[in-house]
Order: sequence, then C-alpha cells, then structure tokens
Amino acid sequence: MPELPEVETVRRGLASLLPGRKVQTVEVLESPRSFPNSPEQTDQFLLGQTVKEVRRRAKVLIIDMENEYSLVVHLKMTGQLVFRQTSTGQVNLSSDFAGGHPSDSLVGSLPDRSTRVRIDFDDGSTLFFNDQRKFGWIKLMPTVAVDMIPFMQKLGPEPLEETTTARHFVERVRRRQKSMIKPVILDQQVIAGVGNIYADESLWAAQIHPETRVQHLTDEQLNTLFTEIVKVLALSIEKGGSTDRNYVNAEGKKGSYLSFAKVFRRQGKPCLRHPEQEIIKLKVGGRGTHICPVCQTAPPLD
DNA sequence: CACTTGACCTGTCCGC
DNA sequence: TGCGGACAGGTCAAGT
Repeated sequence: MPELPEVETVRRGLASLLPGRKVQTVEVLESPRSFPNSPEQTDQFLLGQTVKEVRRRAKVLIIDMENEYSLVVHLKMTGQLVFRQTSTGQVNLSSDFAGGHPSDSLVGSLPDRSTRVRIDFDDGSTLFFNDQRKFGWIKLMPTVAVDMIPFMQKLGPEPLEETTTARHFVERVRRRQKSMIKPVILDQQVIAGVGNIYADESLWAAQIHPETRVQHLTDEQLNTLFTEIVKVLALSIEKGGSTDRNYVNAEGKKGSYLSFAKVFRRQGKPCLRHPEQEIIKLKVGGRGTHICPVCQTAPPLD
C-alpha cells in the first residue's frame, strides 16, 4: 500500500516518537512471516536496546538501535506501524481528535486481529505492526548489513534527494527502451519510491500515456516526467500521504492526498484539464491505471 | 540482460 | 442473504 510519501510520513511520526525509548518485550504473533528472526536473536540483540534514529530508503523504514542493530520494515500493501502511549493500545481520545475529525482514525483498540508484532517499551508505550495481508515484514540485523541487502543495493536514486537529477532518471529509464513507461517508473531499480498512485498522477501531469514505450518518448518528455514525479511526491508528503483503505500514519490517522488526486480513483469523473472528458480506468502491466484519454493520447502500437 | 506473468495473503465489493 | 470472482496502493521468483 504505502508508497514513498506514506512511508516518509510514518518515518517522520516515528522519528518524533521513538528515539530514546528502550525495548522491553517483543511479541511476534505471525512467525516467521512477519518477523523471521529467532527469539534468541531478539533476546540478544533487541531487548533492552534504545532507539537511536528512524530512517527511510525507498519504501523501506529503518529503525536504528544504539547497539548498531536495526529493525528493517517493509509495509508492502497493508502494513501499518502504529505507536500508542499505553501498552493496552487504547486510543488516546484527546490527541486523536486534535488533528481533525474523529473519522481521521482508522484503527481502534490494539492489538487487533491483524496485529503481527508488538514491541513494548519500558515506559509503557507500544509500537504495533499491523498487516492484514501478511506481505509486510520486519527484520532485525546489524546496521551495517542493511545496505548490503541485495535489493537495497539495486535500488534506484531517491527522487527527493537534491543530488538526484533528471539526468539520472533518464539514464536509467533509457535502459528499458522496449517497456511501457508505467511499469518502468514502478520499478524500484529505476527510481525509488514510486507506486501505483503516484505513477498515475505523475503520468497525467506529464501528459504521457502509461502504455507508451520508452523508445517513443523524447528526453524532454522524460525530463518533464521526472519533474512531475518529484512534485507529486512532495505534495503528497505535505498532505500526509494517501489513504485508500488501509494506510495510517504512526498515530493511526489517515492521509489526505487522495482528495487532491487528479486521476487516481477518479474514473468517471471529469478531467481537470478537459472537463468534457471523463477519467477512464484501464489495466497496464497488470495494474489498475487511470488516465485522461485526451491529455494522454494513445501511443504507437509497438 | 530485458521483459512479462503469476504468486504471496486477506478482506471487500459487485453482480447474479 | 449467499456465493463466486475480481480486485486491492508491492515486490519476487520464475518463465519466455
């Protein structure tokens, strides 16, 4: 579920909540899928340790501990990391209402039936890992090992890093001349952090049909696409990410980006550039895809 | 190597 | 109301 803006929003929340807290107990309710480490490893390298820092790379969260071990977290489609001040997981009503309407919250009392891991701190607070579909995971490993994970090494550049330029993006996209552009920008080895929502949004903004083969796109079009990817991701972080069904931030609250989306989940609604034209939904590379057929004209067949 | 497809899970929604 | 099938924001392992 969560793409870069959602993971970054969770990271910011956890970064303000976790550092300095000491792990007291860890309970794994879905083993080994959700947390493959053995109880012995957990006891030896996690219990009693204090959180130092919360980082992100692509859609991966990294919780560094003072002992140079880290918890690496991938939320995949439906994962949630929700922090509660009390170990009973009761919603704190005053703080929960502070950010807006009560329905901003999607999770009630924790743990619930999709809780896979709980980490209790010695001050009585708890971090819950909830994941309906069990695709997500948390792995404990030495901090130095995180960057050595094969998929971490293969990740493309961070789109929001100042040092990442359109040239880097174009150079990587051009390795995939025969592919359709949408699956290419979803590939984490090309550019890190783009998922289905922001792929559709940025392709609409750049006025590129998602089935266009890379070889038919000009460098100028790819430059524009990179610019739009950056703008869309940055705007979504500002809005706290997108909540479709499952996504919540570290406080269990929804993001509001979807109400600003131009095409995603807007099939049947007017295109904001061509109000006479409805947004349509198609399938591209097996993924649901939303376009304006006027802005994003059909590409050559090959 | 480039590219596509199916598999991993559970829950929900939609049509019959 | 019940039931089967399609679908869901992400990767991976296999296949061609």
